[in-house]
Amino acid sequence: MSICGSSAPEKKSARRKAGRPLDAAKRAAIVDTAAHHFFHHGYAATAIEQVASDAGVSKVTIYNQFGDKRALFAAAVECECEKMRGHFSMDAMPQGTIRERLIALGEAILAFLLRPEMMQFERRIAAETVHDPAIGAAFLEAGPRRMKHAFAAWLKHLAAQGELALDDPMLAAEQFVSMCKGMGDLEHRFGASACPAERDRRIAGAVEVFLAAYGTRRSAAQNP
Amino acid sequence: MSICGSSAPEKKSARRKAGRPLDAAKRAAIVDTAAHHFFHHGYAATAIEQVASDAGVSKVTIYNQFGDKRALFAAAVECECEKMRGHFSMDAMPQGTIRERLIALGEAILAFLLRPEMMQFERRIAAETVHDPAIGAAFLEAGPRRMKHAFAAWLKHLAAQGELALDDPMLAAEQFVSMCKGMGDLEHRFGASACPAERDRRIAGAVEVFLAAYGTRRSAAQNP
DNA sequence: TGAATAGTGAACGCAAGCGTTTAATTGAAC
DNA sequence: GTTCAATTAAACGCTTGCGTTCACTATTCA
Repeated sequence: MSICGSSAPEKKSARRKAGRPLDAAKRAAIVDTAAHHFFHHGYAATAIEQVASDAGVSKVTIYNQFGDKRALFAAAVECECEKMRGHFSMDAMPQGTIRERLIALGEAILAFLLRPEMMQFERRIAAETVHDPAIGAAFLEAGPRRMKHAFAAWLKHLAAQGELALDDPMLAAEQFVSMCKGMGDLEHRFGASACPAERDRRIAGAVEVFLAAYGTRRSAAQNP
Repeated sequence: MSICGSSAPEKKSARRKAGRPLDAAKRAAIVDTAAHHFFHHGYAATAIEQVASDAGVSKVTIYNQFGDKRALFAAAVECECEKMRGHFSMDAMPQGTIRERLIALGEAILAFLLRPEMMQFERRIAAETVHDPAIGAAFLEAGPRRMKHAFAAWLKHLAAQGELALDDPMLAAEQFVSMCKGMGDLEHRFGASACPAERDRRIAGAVEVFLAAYGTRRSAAQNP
């Protein structure tokens, strides 16, 4: 269980409230447990008393800290998004030919996206987006769009170095990720079990098609 | 409101049960209304009494015909899948250059997949798949896999005619559809409003990349 | 030490909603 | 017309679960 809900950054030396302070550890435990329940059983099917019990906390404490159920859900979403933000980085790009680098990237992206927790999270957020569009919007900003920008920047960099030939890095980024996901994304979402072999075939296929469209003489020269 | 739930095909002259028969029209109304509620508000948030009221039917009738809530949900899913099956066909393929045909196909596929009812349906099925994997599996069979096979067969046909050069029609089909969807799929699912211009850009881009990878001299000759 | 605030456990009020029962009515088949 | 099953409205029992209250304890600051 990780530590979340650090949304109170020590209140820069403002006059400290008298009396016993809120217990941050408890808050973290609550958010963590709530996230687990919400994303595994759904919003309506999650009982606050169960969350309280599992978090080793009194139900009243939850109401003290969060107010009501929706606010607790919002906090859980916020926390999960924060985790997501830190979890994927394009910094440590592997070396090698373009082909090798694209394959490694495809694998990293899929490994990140297809984690069971991520699938659960996406399912639930999508379901709750109907009731509260802000939730879906927040998720889009925190996750997919951020990733897409980072990936597009990387592609643009490669293009500047003459390793790729593309006009629209954002579109190309979408295309590559979409092809890597292929229908595996859908199958995962609807419960079909993951098949590593097929995953690899999709990645390899995506790289080939991508390079056929956006490769240069230089990258073709790196062909095995 | 359409007519669904025709799962009682007149019981081929077996001895008719005595007494008043089940009312098929009511059954259809129930399934229709239930589908609407389930896919708009979610399983847990749907009240049977509300469904009964909206369908102009007594709650007891629902329990008579379906037994319990889960069975009603299953019937709604089944009905919706049936509608889906009949809704999309690859028969009426447009004529023209490959480029034109692919664009038309991409537009048709997206128009079908991005309908609000379809998005809702997918969201809910995904959410309920966690509780009951059979639901997700049934949906996959009834919808996406069927579509993929039909599309792959069409691609194979084109390849046989020398209009495309591809080894793996199934993979190519996935790639094309995935690129057409791009991130628009995700954005839709999480509430971002649809942007027709971006949709068209994605389709055009998908066609270009697809043809760069799988086009032949002949299809290149059709270039504008 | 005392004031102020947080946390606990138990109980309560209340509403929603599933599934059942009952008594009465409707409608199809024989 | 008789018979049998479907339908109905209304009520009931029961469970779940949200949000609150209360009396009490624990922790921190002044």
